[in-house]
Amino acid sequence: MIALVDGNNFYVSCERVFDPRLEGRPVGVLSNNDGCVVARSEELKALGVAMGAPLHLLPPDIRRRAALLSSNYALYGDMSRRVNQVLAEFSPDVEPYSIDESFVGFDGFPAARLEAHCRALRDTVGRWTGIPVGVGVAPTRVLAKVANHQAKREPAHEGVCLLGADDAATRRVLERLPVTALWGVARRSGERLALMGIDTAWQLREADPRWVRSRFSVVMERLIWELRGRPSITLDDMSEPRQRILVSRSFGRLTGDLDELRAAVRQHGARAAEKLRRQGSQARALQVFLRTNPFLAGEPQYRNSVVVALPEPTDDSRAVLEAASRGLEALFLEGYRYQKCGVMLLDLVEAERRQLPLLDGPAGEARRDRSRRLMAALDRLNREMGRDTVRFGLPRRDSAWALRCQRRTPRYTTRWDELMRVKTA
DNA sequence: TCTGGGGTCCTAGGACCC
DNA sequence: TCTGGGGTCCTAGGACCC
Repeated sequence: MIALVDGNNFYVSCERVFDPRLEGRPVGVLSNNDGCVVARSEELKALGVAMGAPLHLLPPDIRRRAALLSSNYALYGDMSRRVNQVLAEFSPDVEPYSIDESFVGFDGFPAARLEAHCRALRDTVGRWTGIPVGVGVAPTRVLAKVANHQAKREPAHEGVCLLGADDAATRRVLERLPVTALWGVARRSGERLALMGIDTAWQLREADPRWVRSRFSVVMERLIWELRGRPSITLDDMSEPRQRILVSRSFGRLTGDLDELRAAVRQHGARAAEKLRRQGSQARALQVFLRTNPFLAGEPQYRNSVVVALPEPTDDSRAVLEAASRGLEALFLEGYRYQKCGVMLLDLVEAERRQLPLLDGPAGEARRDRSRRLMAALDRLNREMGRDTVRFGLPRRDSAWALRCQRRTPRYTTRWDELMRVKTA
């Protein structure tokens, strides 16, 4: 059996741990740039605020009544680690899946004691971290997701729900579950399934796997096996290095200025290179993209991207920045007001295993050695002295790409200075 | 004035090879 | 006179997730 444990309204719950005045109030956490609502307390959901609702379209009375906070990822990441530490006390097999959910394996655990064990897990997470969680347990990941959904929806479960593959209870749940509520079925597939008369999770479970595969893909076929209780989805190992690294941001205000765009692209490239070195990889290519704001119907629209090959696999910020700048020059067109740009590192290889250029003698090796030492020193300074202690080129104040986040709470768990400020305020 | 950011997997189709 | 078939690799784009 496998459990899915996830935090209820996770970001909101994290904020509430450190500011109990938020209890019982409608609370929302906003995306970057204070753009959209990405987490909602139950009270905010009750007011009809949808997931992803743009802040500027919320009715004024809701904006007045609700606490709407900028996201504080340093805090949420730290709380996520704490939750996983508690989970590890209950099973050696914990797979973090996202910042707010983890799969916990209970293979070989006595079935009779599983429910009590999961209730103890839930209580302990609540007591030790302050985060309320829901626990869904089933033979497969897809069913565990369904069980988790039930655990939260039906108060009678008190946060823990077990589903067997062939229980009558499981059938009743699946018959009432819209197929688009399943993990992996969203609007597009939902529309196509509806045309074939498949509206509920149970109908999908009863469909012919081969037929579904021919109409959709192997992904949908696996879903059927999972619903029937045969594990068919393996998670990508979260400890494996990423295959791509993307850094992108919307601008705080639109800009058509190439210098500003260059500054943003260089900032993103530098951040991406840091991530690259942290996971011990090197990139062989990168992609730069640029776009206007698609929501502004009256504005001329432009979006484009370009892939730039790197001369040799590298994790050197200077090489990444140089290539990213060239990519931007190739993309940039005058006369548009741009809203977002980004840099994606592609074709990643492990630093130790990378293939060196042919005909590259001792000079090349010496150059790479200097690069390694320089980057290591750079990362160490920024780690120990604070982010952006050392950076490439001059920062510009009030540049277009500076993020808006005017509603951020203190980074309670990772910044002593901000914590002290709260205490003395 | 104001609509996030960072990932994964799969498939189709073209290029290329023998 | 005759114009195949099968394989691999790569890329772009779709769909989905949190």
